[in-house]
Amino acid sequence: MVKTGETVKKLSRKGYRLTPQRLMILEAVDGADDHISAEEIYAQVCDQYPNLNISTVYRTLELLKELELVTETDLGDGRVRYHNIKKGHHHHLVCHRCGNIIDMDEAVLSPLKAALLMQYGFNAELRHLAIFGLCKECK
Amino acid sequence: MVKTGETVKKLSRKGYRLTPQRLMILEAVDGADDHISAEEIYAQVCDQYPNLNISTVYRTLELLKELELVTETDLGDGRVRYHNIKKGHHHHLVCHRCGNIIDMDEAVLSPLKAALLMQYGFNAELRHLAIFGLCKECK
DNA sequence: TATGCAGATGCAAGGGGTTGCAATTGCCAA
DNA sequence: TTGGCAATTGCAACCCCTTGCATCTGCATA
Ligand SMILES: [Zn+2]
Ligand SMILES: [Zn+2]
Ligand SMILES: [Zn+2]
Ligand SMILES: [Zn+2]
Repeated sequence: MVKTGETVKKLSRKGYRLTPQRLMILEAVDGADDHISAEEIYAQVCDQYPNLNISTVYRTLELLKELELVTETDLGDGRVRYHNIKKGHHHHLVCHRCGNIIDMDEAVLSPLKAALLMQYGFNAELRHLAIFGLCKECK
Repeated sequence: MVKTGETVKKLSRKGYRLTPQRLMILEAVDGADDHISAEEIYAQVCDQYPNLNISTVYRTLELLKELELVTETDLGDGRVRYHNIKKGHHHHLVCHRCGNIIDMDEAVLSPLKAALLMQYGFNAELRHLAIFGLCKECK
């Protein structure tokens, strides 16, 4: 799914380079079936390039967020998770009793976004959110 | 604002004690004008009781949350902040360009809460939230 | 009052993530 | 080709917070 040409363009437009490390990290995010953590990316890339440092992973993820190539979310388990932005915008409802995670369409938050803009002139970034509470079974 | 008698009752109902450390920590949260961080609580209480350990502060804050005596929120500056739950339910809109923080009434999120309950049977805990984005000036 | 026992604390180590710095890399212009 | 220079990296130290463990505290019961 990584289109190297486009990625290079997006990076170089801001004076950044597509280094081997960055490419491998992006591929790891891309190849993951689910949300992947920095530590998991690190372990995976280390298999082919053991020199990689974990701080490079974090810095790269920061960069990829900035370029809107990946999104992050914190599902409440003490680490942030990432996925390619092309996997579609969505949010999660996290039950903190049973741990169940319900996927939720982006549209559910549209009225809130509109209300915040209307009432406060605030342009909320409601991207890949996790909302905590109790699910149907645990209520 | 700390009512020792009531607090003791709330604690002992679950088999917990109101230790001097816990009382001092609660008083620090209570006496703060604004949202206060664990480190600030620690520094403040240490003035009168230098033996206090930072992990006791964190454990106590966890307990006070559980008993619904304090709420926490993460305003995006890399540390969690707390205040007494009696200061009223509210949320914050945080501009991540200029850093401006707009206070927001609880009611703004009521429609969302209702929608989540209706559509997903999910009972969301939307308590003392921070929503990030761009304020009117920075848009 | 003496004994038992769960709750609470201090301490040190650990986990996830960030940052300052010096060394390295790779583009670009001469 | 060769410097020059900014971007990038690895490394180590640090920050915020959590956790395992041994010690200590204080209520309850006999
Ligand atoms: Zn997701
Ligand atoms: Zn549940
Ligand atoms: Zn607040
Ligand atoms: Zn702003």
